[in-house]
Amino acid sequence: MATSDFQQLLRESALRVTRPRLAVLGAVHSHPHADTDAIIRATREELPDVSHQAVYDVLRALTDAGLVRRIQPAGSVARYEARVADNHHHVVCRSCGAIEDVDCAVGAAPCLHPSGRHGFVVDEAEVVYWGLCPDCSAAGSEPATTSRGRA
Amino acid sequence: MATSDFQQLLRESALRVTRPRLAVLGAVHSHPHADTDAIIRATREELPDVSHQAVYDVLRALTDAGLVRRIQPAGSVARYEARVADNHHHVVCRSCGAIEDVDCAVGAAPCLHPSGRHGFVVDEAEVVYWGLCPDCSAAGSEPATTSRGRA
DNA sequence: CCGTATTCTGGAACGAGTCAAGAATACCTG
DNA sequence: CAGGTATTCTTGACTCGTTCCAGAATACGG
Repeated sequence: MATSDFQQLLRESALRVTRPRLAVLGAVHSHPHADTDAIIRATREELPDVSHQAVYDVLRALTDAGLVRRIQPAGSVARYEARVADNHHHVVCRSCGAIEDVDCAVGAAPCLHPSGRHGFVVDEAEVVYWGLCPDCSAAGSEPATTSRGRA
Repeated sequence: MATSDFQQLLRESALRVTRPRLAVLGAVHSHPHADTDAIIRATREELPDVSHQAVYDVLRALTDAGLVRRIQPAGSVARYEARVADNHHHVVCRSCGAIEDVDCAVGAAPCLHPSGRHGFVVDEAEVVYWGLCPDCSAAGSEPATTSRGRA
């Protein structure tokens, strides 16, 4: 995706087009499921002097605008992805924290009938599959080198 | 549930029976979905001098033993509940953070066929429904008094 | 090109949770 | 029932992701 596309995305969401925003948007698009720190580093490859605060602000703005999605499996720091509004879910590795996309198992719309439960007005069903990624699974119960644990 | 029941639960899990553990177990049973701070306070009603560290340690031990379940919706601190091994899920209020139990929508076992995805060995499917609780829903978009937001 | 509202910089602050060392305690054994 | 030992609890410092703040820089409508 080109810079001009990102510019358009921003404008369509009534967001000002700034260099930090373009850089962060690019970073999120090229690093799916990256955590904030990784995004800061990726952003700085393009724009060496962005402050971490700017990245936090931008991620919040982009999330609020729906241009990126924030995901945060239990025990993990915040992560961001660019796939939005297509109702997919995630598998998370208990051992190394790796995340992969999983398309909705049951159908298009929210996978489970989410309405009228206990009087709650439900607008989204989020599914997280927990398990072991191929690497950690192959490594048996040996601690993975990338180990992060779950809690 | 009585103290003697908790004692037995601990012994069955090969955990030593200590006053802090009994107190924390009691607190979790009587305060479903409470966060750590609330559990510390509840525990101190029975055992005024427990350290927060002891509560953290105990909660970890109980979680590892499967006597309590740790839940942590995105943007929330860790919460604990005593209902375990019955495959239920949760509705979370985006406005005030309230959590309610929801029994599995599709059947007994993990709601969605969680196996062989991308080579991951999946052992659990966790579902979180996001929306507004009756109170916040009724209050329209006015900020709830208990407001916690989501991020 | 100017003015103004928004965004970014730099640095301090916050809070949930963890680490570490020593004191207390549960519980196995004889 | 006492002794020994491994586990657990206390105390207090500390980490790390994230947020708050005030002032400087900037985008962009007019």
